[in-house]
Amino acid sequence: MDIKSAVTQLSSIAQEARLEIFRLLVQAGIEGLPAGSIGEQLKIPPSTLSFHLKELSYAGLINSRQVSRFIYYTANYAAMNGLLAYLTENCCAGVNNCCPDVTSCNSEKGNES
Amino acid sequence: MDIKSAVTQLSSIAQEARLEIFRLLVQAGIEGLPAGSIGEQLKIPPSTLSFHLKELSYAGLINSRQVSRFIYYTANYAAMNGLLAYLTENCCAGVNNCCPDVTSCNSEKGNES
DNA sequence: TCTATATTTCCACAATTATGGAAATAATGC
DNA sequence: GCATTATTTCCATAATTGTGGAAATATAGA
Repeated sequence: MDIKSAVTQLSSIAQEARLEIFRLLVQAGIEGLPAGSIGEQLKIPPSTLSFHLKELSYAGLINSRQVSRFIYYTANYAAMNGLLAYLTENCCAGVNNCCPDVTSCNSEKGNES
Repeated sequence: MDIKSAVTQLSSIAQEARLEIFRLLVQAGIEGLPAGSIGEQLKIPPSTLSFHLKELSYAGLINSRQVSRFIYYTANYAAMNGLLAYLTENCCAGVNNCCPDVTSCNSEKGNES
């Protein structure tokens, strides 16, 4: 990953509404949530929501698929992993107390396809 | 960490000049670098640099100390660790392939005071 | 005190980002 | 085709962020 991609991805979650959307999608798992459901839960009007979803999609942190009239959005775990890896490698390089605690990971709950 | 702090910290590194500054300071280690040296290496004019350093300081990702006429800036490793931990816990929770590879950490090079 | 150097503050301006109503587009069932 | 529902696009406007010259501030040494 280059620095411009990192900045694009960071920018996409450096906004409260979008970080909330992303968190919600992570919690929702691989099935994801339709746009309307996200907007309803987070109280975000349709056009504003669409704007934020586009930002996250452009950055590659979420994906979407159409199911009937609904468009389901899902967190792109691999992209988030890549961003965290970039920050860990490039911004913590060799500094042993500048790395995240990953004990909450690798549980039995992993559910990416 | 709450979501607002996370957004503030993410915003502070979601900008190319600032991410470069932060990376440079991480590489510089605990001694850090004086503002002038950062500006010289990254070709950033003084007032612009000062603006960006203030943003990073406000977010808590860097610290500063005065040494004679120089102000040395240092990366706040603990803060970066906290941010990565937040993202790992809140945005990857329980998803085992959504976690960073930390094998580059915990080397013998750890040098925080 | 005068001068040199380091950094910040002030300020104006430019650029980008965020918001949400209204209209448009798209998909489904009758 | 028409009505219904889901989502996006368009648009105007507001708010925030980024830039850098010039002046101000701060520190140090002669």
